[in-house]
Amino acid sequence: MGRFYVTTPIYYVNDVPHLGHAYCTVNADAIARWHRGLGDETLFLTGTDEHGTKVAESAESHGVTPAEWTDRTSARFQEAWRSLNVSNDDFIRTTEDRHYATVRTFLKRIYDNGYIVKDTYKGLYCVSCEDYYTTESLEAGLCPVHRRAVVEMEEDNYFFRLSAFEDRLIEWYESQPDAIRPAAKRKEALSFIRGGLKDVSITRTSLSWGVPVPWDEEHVFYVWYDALINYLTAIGYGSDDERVAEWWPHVHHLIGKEIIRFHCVWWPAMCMAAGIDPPASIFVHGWLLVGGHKLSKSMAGEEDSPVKLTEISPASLTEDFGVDAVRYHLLRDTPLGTDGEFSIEGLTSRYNSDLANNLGNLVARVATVVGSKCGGIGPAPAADSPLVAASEEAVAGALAAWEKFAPHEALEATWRLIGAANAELEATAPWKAEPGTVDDVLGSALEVVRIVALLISAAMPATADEIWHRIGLSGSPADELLPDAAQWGGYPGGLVVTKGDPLFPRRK
RNA sequence: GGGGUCGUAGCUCAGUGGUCAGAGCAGGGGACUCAUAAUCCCUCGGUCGUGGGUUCGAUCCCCACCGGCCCUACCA
Repeated sequence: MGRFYVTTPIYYVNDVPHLGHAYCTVNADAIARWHRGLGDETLFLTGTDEHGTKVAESAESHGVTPAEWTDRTSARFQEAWRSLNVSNDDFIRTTEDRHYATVRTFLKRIYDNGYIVKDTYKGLYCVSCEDYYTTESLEAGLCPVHRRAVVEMEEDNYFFRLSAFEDRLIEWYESQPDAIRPAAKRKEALSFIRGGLKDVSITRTSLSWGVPVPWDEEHVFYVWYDALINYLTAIGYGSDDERVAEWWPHVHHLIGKEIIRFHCVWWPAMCMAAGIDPPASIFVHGWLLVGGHKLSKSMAGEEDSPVKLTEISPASLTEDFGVDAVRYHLLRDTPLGTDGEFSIEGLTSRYNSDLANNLGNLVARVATVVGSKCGGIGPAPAADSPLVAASEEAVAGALAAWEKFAPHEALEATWRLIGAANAELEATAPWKAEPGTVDDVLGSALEVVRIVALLISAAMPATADEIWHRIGLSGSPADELLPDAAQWGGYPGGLVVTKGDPLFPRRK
């Protein structure tokens, strides 16, 4: 038992919550729940990123203040996570006072340490965009958005001396080979560092929607520069050193592959510059992709247009399939670290085979036979059941898999146990036997069901609770301590087993 | 242009320098009937992107090429 601090990126409020956000958040949630089950003191953080030009513009175009706008848009994320049964302990918004305080303290320390300097930023500026462009991003020498000429401009900005950390970052990468996973992503970030680092401008004078620079109130920090610091805000950096000392060594950032540079290069350097350790662990996940015309028409909008992942709302899926089915699919289908293909057909197929046919049907058939052969009272398991080995393998497999951020493997291991239980029922056919001769096999089947409930609780909390109650247990599998509770023999017997409606009715 | 990554059975994906390259789903056959027409057993199915090279031997190592995707510094 220890501590476990897991974070998602804070999502930019100008997006609507989509399936890509849900993928990351549900994975973080399941991992957090698993660690709570292990007895770890767990802190699970998510939130919204609310500064920057785009937010200020959106607010203006809707005729509201940025504060009103972000209140509205941030709420959509909080609702989305509630509806997916996400158990975050905290929800941080970068517009909160606590975040302003931490950002100013943290960056002031970097400034005092000499790693933030004032310099002139020169670049090609589009007056309409109020933004700079690199030569490469221009189209025919014109601003790609407004198709107008850009002008040479210069602005006094504060720069973070990222270049000063090249060697220290490489040293850190070499001394902490597991800090960034998977290895391929670590390699990518390391190559970037080895390619040479330039200083980065971290302040703006062209807008006011940001955190004011404490030593020069004319400037606000560039949005990424305040966003990353949220991970420290949430544990009280600047106001509660003891809390930071407790949690920071146990942080695990779960991020998407498109923001590697900020998290794996800038962020560790910022930490070093402020005099704290870089984050202990960063896990980079891939993307969910949608390959063309695979989604059902009702979701596609236009009849023949390809659907983007960002157009799929988690709410539409949970209404259709149920919360736990969507959670299961997100966790089971695409391993963290690689890209995966998402489709309604895939979700439906997995729902039917894994949830309806295997898990749901197992629970149903066991309950029925206990009803007919044991008067509805579940017997205790046999100590020498052939299912003991399968059960131990599943528990060991799940433990190892969650530990390495591989929810899909944990669920695979669990489903092998479900398969073994179904096969054992075929082999012993207790429905044909005389009452009184089948207590061992049915008790063992119930024990498998109990252990499965424990193992899926992090992924499908509501389903796990329901199964738990159907086999007569009280409380919740989430309150049991793993892995001890999943040891063979925990089902006491003598409990009322109820059948109930199908957990996952088959779909067409 | 540079960096990274992926390209393996119909589909989604594992995998290893060396016996016949694996899983789940889908397909085919059989068994069973407790169960959500579920389950269980058996089975069909692959020139491991293309072309070279290293090696006694490569799907796995190296090079080139083709195709997909991410990043390329101030964009969330």
